[in-house]
Amino acid sequence: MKGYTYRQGDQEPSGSLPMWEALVTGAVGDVIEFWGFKRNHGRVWALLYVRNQPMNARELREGLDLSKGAVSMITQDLEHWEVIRRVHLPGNSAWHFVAEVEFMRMISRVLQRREGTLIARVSADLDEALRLASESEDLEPEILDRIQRMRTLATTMRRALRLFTRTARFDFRKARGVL
Amino acid sequence: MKGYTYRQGDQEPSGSLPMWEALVTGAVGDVIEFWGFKRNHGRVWALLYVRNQPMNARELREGLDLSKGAVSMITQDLEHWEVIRRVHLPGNSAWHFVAEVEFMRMISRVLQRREGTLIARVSADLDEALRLASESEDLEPEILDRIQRMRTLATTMRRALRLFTRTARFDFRKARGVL
DNA sequence: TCTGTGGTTCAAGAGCTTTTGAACACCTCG
DNA sequence: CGAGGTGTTCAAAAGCTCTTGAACCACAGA
Repeated sequence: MKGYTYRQGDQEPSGSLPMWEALVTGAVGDVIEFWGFKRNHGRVWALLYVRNQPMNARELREGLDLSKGAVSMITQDLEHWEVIRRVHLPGNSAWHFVAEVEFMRMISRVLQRREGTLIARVSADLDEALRLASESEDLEPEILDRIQRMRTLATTMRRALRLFTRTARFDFRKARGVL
Repeated sequence: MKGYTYRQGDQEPSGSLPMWEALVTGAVGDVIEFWGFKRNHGRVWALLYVRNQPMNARELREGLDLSKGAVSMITQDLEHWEVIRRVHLPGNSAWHFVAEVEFMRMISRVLQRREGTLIARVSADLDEALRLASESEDLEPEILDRIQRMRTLATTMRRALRLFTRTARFDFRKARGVL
């Protein structure tokens, strides 16, 4: 009935995908996992992106060897991050998903939120430490310097991380234009 | 995906440290955990750094509430990454540790090694996928484009990440000079 | 030599995160 | 209405990473 029901004999790719799709989804899964997301977030997005046509939950489940529940939760996450969209195909009651092309949005968006709350807390703690330490007696001034040095490290991180996400997004957009 | 647990205001200091040292070590632990290291790597380095004097394994263990084995393994890691040094105090048989001030070295060094092997593998997989896909028939050219686009994403990541570590290191050095 | 201290290793266990799958809630069509 | 298909939820299971602590080695001092 549907395409892609075949299997390459000896190689055992994930689910029922042809080898090259398995390689693509696996590669993107590895990258996205490196950035602190779930591997399957990357795999689902990558399959939708490389297929370049709407897929429903069953197709995702069979292609990537996921459970019903996993597909539901992962697509919800991706939709929430706005890297996939849910569409309705005419004459078909099931939801279908399509990939947004702005992939770096997912990384930079979530990275910046995480980074924001982390740095706020770290800065507050270090300020408090500085306050408490300066009240205690017999303290080398060098030690206060060191706490302050770590304090600036936090803001440096924020700045550098922002630079990184901006650069990455810019480069991805540029790549799209070139290809 | 990693969870970033919000600490309650409670702030029970770890081990036997004064509050301000507990705050400092905890803060650095959080930052370092964000970067994919163990929280205790950051805590141990931070305590050595903020004390600004050699400490032996027992002091680290008591201060940070760690086991004998944990201190041994963590100090080995930190030594290997060259962010702490092992010294011998005269008239004392036990090893003592001191913190190197080049903290960003730890982050950038390990980050670059991890990133390097990851990107090499991802690039190879995507190249292979491209090769296999171009052999199959009835394939939209758009799909080959998309694989190539992901391929450039990998090299973009490498470049951006390198930029990030360089910037962060530079800024930390600058901060040291200022303070 | 024996004893105590310091340090390392690693199997077992603890603690977290992710995945599973059964139960349930909607639909739509006959 | 009931049957069949789709989608969601969440407690339980699986899977991973980190930590523990007992066993072990090495060495110094008595």
